This record gives sequence, structure tokens and C-alpha cells, in this order.
Amino acid sequence: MVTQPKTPPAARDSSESLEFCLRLNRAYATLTRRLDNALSSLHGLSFSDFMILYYLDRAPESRLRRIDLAERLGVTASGVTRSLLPLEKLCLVTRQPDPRDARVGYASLTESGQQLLQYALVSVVPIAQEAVQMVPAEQIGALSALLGQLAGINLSNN
Amino acid sequence: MVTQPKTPPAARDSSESLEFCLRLNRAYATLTRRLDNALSSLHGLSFSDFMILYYLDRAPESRLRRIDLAERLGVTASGVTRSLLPLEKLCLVTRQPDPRDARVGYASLTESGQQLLQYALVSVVPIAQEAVQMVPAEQIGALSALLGQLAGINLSNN
DNA sequence: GATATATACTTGATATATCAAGCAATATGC
DNA sequence: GCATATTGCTTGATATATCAAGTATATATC
Repeated sequence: MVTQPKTPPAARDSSESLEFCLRLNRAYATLTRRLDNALSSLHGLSFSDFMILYYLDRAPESRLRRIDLAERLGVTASGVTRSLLPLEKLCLVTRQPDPRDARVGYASLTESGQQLLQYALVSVVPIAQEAVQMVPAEQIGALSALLGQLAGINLSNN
Repeated sequence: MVTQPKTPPAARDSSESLEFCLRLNRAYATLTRRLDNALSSLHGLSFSDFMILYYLDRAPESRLRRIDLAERLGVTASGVTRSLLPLEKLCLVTRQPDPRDARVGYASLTESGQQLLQYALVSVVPIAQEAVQMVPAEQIGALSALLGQLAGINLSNN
């Protein structure tokens, strides 16, 4: 039986956890807005667009199955379909079939997509650095890893 | 003139910062989706709705100017107007004028809003804790502080 | 004390994401 | 080898957020 009638042992943790979620939310909103603004004045890219180009660029052969792209971005397959449409229209990304599995479609970064990414990086990096600069440098990695874990928590139980 | 043609000194930091932003994005998406799902099956609340009730509950007299609510949520004034509409319709929040300044409208948590918040907390807290549990406990505070700072970075220079 | 500027909102048009449903193609079970 | 998932993806309807523009009040300037 619990013996403390006033403050149950989990009380402090629960508000700490909640506070964390609230701040994560606000940090996300703030950062994304700043990045969106900076990029849209460059070439009409959103930060979401930028992330797509960036993930593709890092992938082997500069391409990714649409479903894998969705997973990295943290959106649904539907979201990827819709996000890729304008990028394909601009010829920044092209669609490629998989010879072994006719269901999958690859999103592949084009030359011009790669080039635009380089330009976009010039706008994005300073903002990303400014946002992170207040972190003690050696903690960035740990914090980053932490967010990665958070994003990777098991989704199957819901 | 820059003298290192291959790896400029900022290169490592820049990809680290970028990586951080990418993970922040994904962590946000993952966590929000989980919270949204849990809450919507409860009473049709989104996590955004929950945050509104929560911020109001914590504020003095359980009320906040709409603009201040926007700032806490990290959204625009427009977003607050639209988010409050259904909550006002459900009588979870009411609008109150300011006797000194006719421009401002307060969003005030009602009794039933307070009650629903208590129920919602039961759904939200376990998810928030599960998400945070993988953080080494003593680091939660640091990370939380960091996200808070990140969210608070000067917005005027954009 | 009239004019100009800033603040606190609201609203119309638009972008972006979701969910649910559907369609093919592949993999699995019998 | 045939029925039954499961996977990868797209599409229609809908929710939610933005921006730009507009309204009304308050504050500052002269």
C-alpha cells in the first residue's frame, strides 16, 4: 500500500514528462517556422521539402522507397505521395520502379535536386546551428541520440 | 580568404546541427501522433486541444489572453482563434473580455473543461512517461531546458 | 487633441497532413 | 495452385495551420 497520501511517487515525474512534451512541441513549432521562412524565400521550398531532398541525398544511390522516406520523415505514406508531387513536377525528384517488386516506387534525387539541396543547405545550416549553439557542444550528440530514441519508440502498441 | 579547400572547420558541427533538427522533427511527429490517437478515442480531443486546457489550467485564474496562449503553443493568433472555436462550442473554454483593454479576449477554462482535463491527463501522462522513460532521468531536466531555450530563441531576426 | 503606429484579434484563401477506403502486387497457408 | 493476408502506394473527404488582409482598440507623437 502507498503510504504517502499527498504526493504519490510518480507525481513529480509525470509533470516533468508532460513539461517535456510541451517543450518539444513548442521547440518544433518555433524551429520549423524559422526554417520554413528562410527556405521559402530561397526557392519556394518548405523545410519538409528540404528534408526529403536531404534524406534522399544521404541514401545509397540517392534514392529511397517512398515508404522508407515516410518512416524517416515521421509521416504517413499518403503524406509522402502528396509531398513528392510538386518536387517531381519541378524535376527535383523522379520516380523509379523496382524491377523485383512492382509495388514499390523509389523516389530518386535528380541532378538539379542535388544542386538545389546544396543551395538550400546554405540557408538551413546557419539556422540549425543557431538553434543548437546554446547546447554545450559535447551534449548535442547525446541529446540528438535521445530524440532519435524517442522517435523510434515502438509504434505497434497503438 | 578561406585556406582549407576540403573540410572547413564548421563542417562537422553543421551536420550535427542538421541531424538534431531532423530528429527533433521526427520525435515531434511520433510523439504527437501517439498522443493524438490516445486522446481522440477518449473524448475527441487532439493533443493540441489538451495543451490548451493544460496551459489554461496552470495559468493564474485559469485563464490566458489568446495571444499569450498562442505564444505558449508556438502557433499564430489565427491558429488560436480557430482552435478555441470548437472548445468554446463544447463549453470547455469561455471567452472573457478585459475591462481595461477592449482588444483583448481571455480564454478561460470552465469547470467542465477542468474536469475533462483531469480525465485526459490519465491518458496523456502514461504516454508522456513512456516516451521519456528512456532518458537517463537526470538528463530529462537538461533536455527539457534545452528545448525550452530552443523554443525561446529570438524570433525578431526573421 | 488629431494623426500615426502598434496591438489583439478575426476571416478568406490556401497549403499540408491525416484517415479511411481502395487497388495492385507479393507473400503465406493449406 | 488457390484463397487469404500483407505490403506499397494513391485518392477523396476532412481537419488544421498558415499567410495576408481587415477591423477595432490603444498608445505614442507632435
